[in-house]
Amino acid sequence: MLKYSRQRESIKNFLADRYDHPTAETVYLHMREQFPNISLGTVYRNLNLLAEIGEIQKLSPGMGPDRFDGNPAPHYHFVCSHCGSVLDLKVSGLDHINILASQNFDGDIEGHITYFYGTCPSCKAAKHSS
Amino acid sequence: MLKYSRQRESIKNFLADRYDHPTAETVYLHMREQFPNISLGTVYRNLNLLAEIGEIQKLSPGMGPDRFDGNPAPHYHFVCSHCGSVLDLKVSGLDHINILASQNFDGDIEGHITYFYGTCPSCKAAKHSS
DNA sequence: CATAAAACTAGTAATTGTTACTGATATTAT
DNA sequence: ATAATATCAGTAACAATTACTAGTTTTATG
Repeated sequence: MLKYSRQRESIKNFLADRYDHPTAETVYLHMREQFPNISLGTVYRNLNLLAEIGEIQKLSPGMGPDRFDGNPAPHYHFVCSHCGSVLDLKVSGLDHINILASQNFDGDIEGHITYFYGTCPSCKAAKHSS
Repeated sequence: MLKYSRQRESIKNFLADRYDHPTAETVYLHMREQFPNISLGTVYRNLNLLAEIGEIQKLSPGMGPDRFDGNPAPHYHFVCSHCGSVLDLKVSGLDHINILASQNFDGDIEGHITYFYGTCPSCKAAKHSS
């Protein structure tokens, strides 16, 4: 059974206010302002738990550590190859690709995860001015 | 400058014959049959090097360790949520999603990585017979 | 309200996956 | 041949994450 905990509540609220998809370490550092004695293990445990029950999302962009998204609704992510930042992307009309992938495949496809890569707006600007 | 090495050659050949996207650990274990003294570090170094020069592909499916694909040509992958196995997928007509994602985005999108998730044929069969 | 069961915590140790360092060996240009 | 250097095996270090333990909160129930 799932019991209430301030730490978990606070982690969830923290993520709900952020749109930069912080790492567990970043969450930990910020949680310590409110809970000076909070443990990194507690942060990891609750992040994974919240992800399992679908209240947040866990991202594995392939480069660097996992990141967490306070928005549980399905959407896409962009990963900057230069600075590593992760941004939300509004892409619609991609649901059909599951069906597309199901052709010629004998198993069941239940979903997909897509990361887009490239240069983020900020790195693009920095590039031009150099 | 890139010099020849039997170890690297052998790792590349090993991957070319496999279609199960083995982990570095698996590659290491098999390499030891041919090179009993090969080091895990050597395996990692060459896998990363081969991936950098585009002769193999490195996969980060999000669950478990990284995997490696001897086929450098772009294609898609399926990850079984039950057994964790990674399979090649033949999906065509997905190039346009980069353009789709570029709408409403100020940066440059240069590519994407998509992993499809679900139940693999083997797990699907096992499920029905239980 | 009291209390007991169970989920939760902080703190720490252990594990896993990967990379870096070392001195020795293999490969290649001359 | 030989000199330069990429690679090697072996091992240590590292980063990210998970597991363990004893004690603390939370909540269901009397």
